[in-house]
Formats: sequence, structure tokens, C-alpha cells
Amino acid sequence: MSTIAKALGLLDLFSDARPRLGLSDVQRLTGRDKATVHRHLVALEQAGFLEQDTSTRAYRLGAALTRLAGMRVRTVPEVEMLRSVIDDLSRDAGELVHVSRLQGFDLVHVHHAEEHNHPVRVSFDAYGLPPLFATASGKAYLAFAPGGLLDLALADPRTQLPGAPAPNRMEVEGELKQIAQRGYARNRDALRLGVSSVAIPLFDAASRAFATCSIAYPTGRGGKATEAHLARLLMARGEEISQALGGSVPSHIVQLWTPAQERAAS
Amino acid sequence: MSTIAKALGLLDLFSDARPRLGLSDVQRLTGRDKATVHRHLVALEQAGFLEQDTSTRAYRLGAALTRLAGMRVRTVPEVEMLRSVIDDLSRDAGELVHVSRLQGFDLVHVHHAEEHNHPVRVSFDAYGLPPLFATASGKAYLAFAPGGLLDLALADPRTQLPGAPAPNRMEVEGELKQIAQRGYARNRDALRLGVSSVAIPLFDAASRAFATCSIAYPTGRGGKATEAHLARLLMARGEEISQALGGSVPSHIVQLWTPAQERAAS
DNA sequence: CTTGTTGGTTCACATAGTGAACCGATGGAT
DNA sequence: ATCCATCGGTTCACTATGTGAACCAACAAG
Repeated sequence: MSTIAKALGLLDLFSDARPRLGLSDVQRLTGRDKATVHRHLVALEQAGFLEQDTSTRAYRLGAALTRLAGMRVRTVPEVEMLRSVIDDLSRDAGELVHVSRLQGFDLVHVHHAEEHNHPVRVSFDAYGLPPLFATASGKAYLAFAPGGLLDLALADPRTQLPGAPAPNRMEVEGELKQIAQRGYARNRDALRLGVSSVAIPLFDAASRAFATCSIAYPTGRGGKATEAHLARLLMARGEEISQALGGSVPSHIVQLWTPAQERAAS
Repeated sequence: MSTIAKALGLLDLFSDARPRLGLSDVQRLTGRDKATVHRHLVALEQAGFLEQDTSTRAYRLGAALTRLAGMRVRTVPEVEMLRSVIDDLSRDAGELVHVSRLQGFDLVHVHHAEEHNHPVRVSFDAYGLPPLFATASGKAYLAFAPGGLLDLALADPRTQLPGAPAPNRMEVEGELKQIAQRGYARNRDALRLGVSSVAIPLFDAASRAFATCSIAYPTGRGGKATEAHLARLLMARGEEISQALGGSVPSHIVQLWTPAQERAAS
């Protein structure tokens, strides 16, 4: 293992729960020699990746990180950031994966990836603006967005499928509550006949829902089991996808998305 | 020089102007051996600090940076982030340095540092809310804030010193224009008799003005020369201060703040 | 077909990293 | 006041790790 990897690995020891670490803490957590750990910490500090509190002598994440992260979001287009994660997810699921960002109440296309495993698969046009209430993505967003938004969305005619009956406010509220508890939204044949999908929200740096990721699959292919399987895949990568865009998922939702056995293991 | 420092130094080669670098680019820029550079790049990539474009094979800043940067802003209080920069600035200037954030049209105290070089120095209470138009900070903010704000600020009575004549809209506009050209705002005896100050805006991650940094000094001490000297110190650190808070200064303002001889050198 | 790029790999060599032992300071317990 | 544990940090002999000249394969322009 390269010394570079060892040193950079130290940064991963810091977390929201454990934002400040002393020399001995790091030494214990890594099992490495104190002298080694110290030299690594000093090197990271000199590069600005760590800062040392002058009074407690504890280390915390440094300013160079925000500087470089800012550079990344400015110079790397969203699509590039998403590519590898979304490709992986599409490969694992064997279905069409789709990321949209919210602009007002429009779901605008950001990126998609499709895998050609199945003979029958979902295809779609990337630039249509589907109505919020007719998609799993739209409902996933509303279920995790701040409260007031629902009324505004209901008032906007563009959020509904033309010709369809207006959604009942009580019913919708009930469904969103279910989604918030379950961790993902689902949809069967609502937007296009024969197409089902599951979706989760994505969160920005301030942990606000601002985009969504969905998997679409032919309704014919799967019953409850398929839906649950795809939803699991989606939720398992939910945090990674938000992070790829520079966001962070609120901890209670990370928990919701983490399978029970994994939670027990950690 | 430690290999860790060498590897981390590679990240600094990336910039807004040069966001993607190939192996040979990095080799040229550093003068190090190609094999060495390559191993460093791979190590950084494996840690997520770099990503390699699969088609062009060029490297760009990676997702680990945004993840860690997010952690930093969540876990490290603003005051902690500012401390070292502001302390340095206060030491260099030998005067009181002051950082405020805008909440509506209130300048709320974030952090300050005072140096005890001079026998006569400015002291102040940290928690007063000075009127926007009576301070260098307030004017620095307005001069670099989006246009519509000025009218809203003029309409708000709290932005003006009680008892003072209402500011003339044309005059104010002219002054803000001057400030925008000069790069900093100034103030003599407006808020408190015998106290002058110079101020610059601070920018957030989206490059919007959201806070200010000012240096206060006794009017008696300095004429034009002192003011210019302190303003230079302030502007020289302007980018660093914004960055400490996770923001980034628009490039045209960085230029405005960079002395002519330094610009020629780089 | 040459010539000059590019990204990447190999291996003998020496430099840079390692860790046991040590130091001084701090903070409880006794 | 003394002991003991723990803290952050340093030293130095030893060797594992990093280094760089030489070497590929692939690609593009002349």
C-alpha cells in the first residue's frame, strides 16, 4: 500500500459524527505507528487538507478541500460527474436509469444510461418534460421536499397529465407519506402504458432534495419482486449519486436506505 | 519533500483555466519523472481525489473532494474556518479586522480579531447591528451584490443611521460604482467619530457576495496612504478569506484585487 | 515508413518511510 | 505531593518504498 493511499485514507476517518481527531485517535483507528501517523497528519496539514486546532491540538478537515471541491463543481459538468455511477447502476439493474433536476416544477433531463440485457426494454425521449404527478421521480421529489411545495405543485396545471382527473389532495398526501416512509416512489403505467418505474430523491450540499434518479422497466416484466429488487439497487446507490453531484443525504434517509443487516454489521 | 506532499501538490495544478491534465502535462508542469507522476496520479485516483476520463485518459478533480468538503462545512463552524486567516490579516495590518454576514439587510457579526500594536486602537461591541449605509462593509456588499438590492435597501429604514439625512439615490449609485471599480469600500467617521474603515465583499460557492471583511482604524492615524495600505492588505487576502468559508471569488474581481506587478509576473 | 507524440510498465538502486524507544506536558487518582 | 496513564511529538537505525532510465504499444501527422 502506497504511503499516499495511507495518508489520504486518514481523511476518511473524519465524519459528521467524529469531525475532530487527535493523534492518538487516528493511531488507534488505523493501528499504525504513532510516528507514521504523525508524519502523515503533518503532511496533510501542510497541504491544507487538515487543520490543527491550536488549543486542543486536534485535527479537522482543512480549507484546501473546499477550494478544490469548488473548482471541481465549476469545471466538471454534472453529466461527467454522474457517468460512472449511473452506468454502474444501469448495468446492475439491466434497465434504463434516468437522472432529472427540478427547475420550478419541470423535471429536466440531466443524464441517462441504458443497458441492453433484456430483449424488451424501455426507450424514451430525453427532452420531454413529464408532469410531476405522473412520474415516480416527481412523487419522490415531492415526498422529500419542504412541505409548502405540495400545494404550489397542485395549483400548477403543468404538473398533471392533460386529460387525467385532477389529483385528490388527501390521497396524494397519503401517498407521499408512504413514499417518505418507504424511501422510494413507484409508478405503474401512469405516464406511458407498459412502463413502470421506481425513483428516489437526490440531495444537494445543503441536504435539500433538488433532483431525482429513477429506474424504468417494462410493467410486463416484473411484479412486486422486481420492483423491490430495483428499488433496493437504487437506494443502495442513493448516497453515492447525491455525493457525485456534490450533495449529501440527510442521515435519517441514509438509514432508511440502508438494509437492516448492513446496519447491524456496522 | 515527502511523497505525500508531492502527490497532493499535483492537485494544485488543476485550475479553472486548466481543469483536465494528461500524464505528460503533469510531468511537464512538475518536472518529475513520468513513472513517479503516474504512480501519484493513480494513487490519487484510487482515493477518489482524481478521476480519469475513460476516452481521453485525462485526469480531473474527483468526487472525494466534494464529499470531504461537504463534511467540512457541516462540521467546522465558520469562526473556526476564519480564525487563522483573519488573525494573520489583523497582525499584518496591526488593526481591528471584522467579518460580518448579511442577514436581510443586517450585518451580523461572524468573527473579529484585534492586534495590539498601536497605543490608540479601535474597540467596538461585537453585537450591534450597524446600518448598511453607514459602514464600509455595507457599501462593499451593495457595490458587488445583484442590482435590484439597492432599491430594496434604500426603502428599508434600518439601513440608515437614525437622524441622519436620507441618502440620495443618485449619489449612492455613483459611490457604489466607484467602489466596484476600486475593489474596496471606505468610510470615514460615518458610524463613529474618529473611526475609519475599508471593506471588501466575500463571495459564496456560487460566487455571490454574501458577507464582508473590513479593517477599522483611528481616523487620526492615517490619511490617504494608510487607507490605501490597509486596502491593499485586505484585497490581497480577499480570495483566501472567501475560500476559507468555502466560497470562490469571480475571476474579474480576483484580477481587480491583484496588484499590477503580480499580474505581470504570472 | 518515419518521427514525435501519447499513456503506461519494468526493475536495479537509493531515498524516503517506518516504528521501537524516548521526551516533556497534562490531568486525574491516591 | 506523588504516582500513573495518556496526551502530542521526536529521534534514529533499518529496510521497505519510492524513484527514474529505459522500454512498450498505440496513435497522429508529415
